[in-house]
Amino acid sequence: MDTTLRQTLHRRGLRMTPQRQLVLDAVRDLGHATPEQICAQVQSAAPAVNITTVYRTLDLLERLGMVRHTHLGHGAPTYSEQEHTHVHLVCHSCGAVTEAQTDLMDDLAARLRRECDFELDVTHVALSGRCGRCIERPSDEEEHQ
Amino acid sequence: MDTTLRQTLHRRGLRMTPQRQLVLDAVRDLGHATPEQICAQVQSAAPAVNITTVYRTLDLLERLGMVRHTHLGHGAPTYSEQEHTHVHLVCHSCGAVTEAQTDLMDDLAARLRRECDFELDVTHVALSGRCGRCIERPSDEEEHQ
DNA sequence: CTAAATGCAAATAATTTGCGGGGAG
DNA sequence: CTCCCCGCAAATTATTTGCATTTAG
Repeated sequence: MDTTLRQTLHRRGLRMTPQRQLVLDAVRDLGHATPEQICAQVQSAAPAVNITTVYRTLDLLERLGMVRHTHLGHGAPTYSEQEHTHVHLVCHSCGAVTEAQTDLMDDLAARLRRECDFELDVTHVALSGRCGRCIERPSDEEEHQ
Repeated sequence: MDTTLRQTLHRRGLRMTPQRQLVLDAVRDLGHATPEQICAQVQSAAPAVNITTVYRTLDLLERLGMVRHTHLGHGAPTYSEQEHTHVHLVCHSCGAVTEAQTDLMDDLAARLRRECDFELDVTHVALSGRCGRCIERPSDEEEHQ
């Protein structure tokens, strides 16, 4: 199935295993998910796979450049395919994750490069705020003054 | 010293304590720091203060709107004064944290509001990338092929 | 006095590490 | 036969919770 994975591994003297394939599949299927969610998905196919292996494999796949993790704000990082390149918008009111085109950030990236001498990596950290639905809703959120 | 804190607490029927003052002072002194760093700072003045209290106090101060936490990327969140309002740029090569004016983000915020119906909160999550120094440096970073 | 705040210890949660066995090449 | 990889259990690290004691107001 995934010739790329097999080859990439082989090129580095590493082995192809069902676990590695399963973890990569799970990352792809789930879009972006935490190690635990990925583990659950993998275990639905192969219950014996240990979460330790999931952590190790995610780490490996990341070093191979096949997946990448993003910090959505709280708790655990989420993993997604490397190709999966867009900006994450996380609503810290309801937790919804939206995705936006990376070119939204082009101007900002250019300014950061020019004015702050900083090469922006658009995909690694999410933008935080409130989504449309939560703005509408009167939502007596945190600050009840 | 900090009349504001005392008053804010009093308005909600909460009490002023030395621990609370110490934690707030530490947050201010340290700029942005993890709960553990804050705890260390507090304990340098009052060794008996427990880290549990630091967590609880940070949580409280945040609900009071006096401090705010930011996810710099990995591990623990960092706390800083509410006023301390700027964008964090984190280099994921060397870990350096730079601060930039929030108005850098104004255009992006406007576009997000218009095009994605998303109200950006500029200060909650950091932008990730590489700082000038690390771009210069040939730096045989992660992928040593 | 009384409710709120603290310290301490124990419970959780998330992630990492050490180790012995099993299997691919 | 050798080294990679896996599962398992235990170690770490970060954070939260329960409870008895203390204390600000």
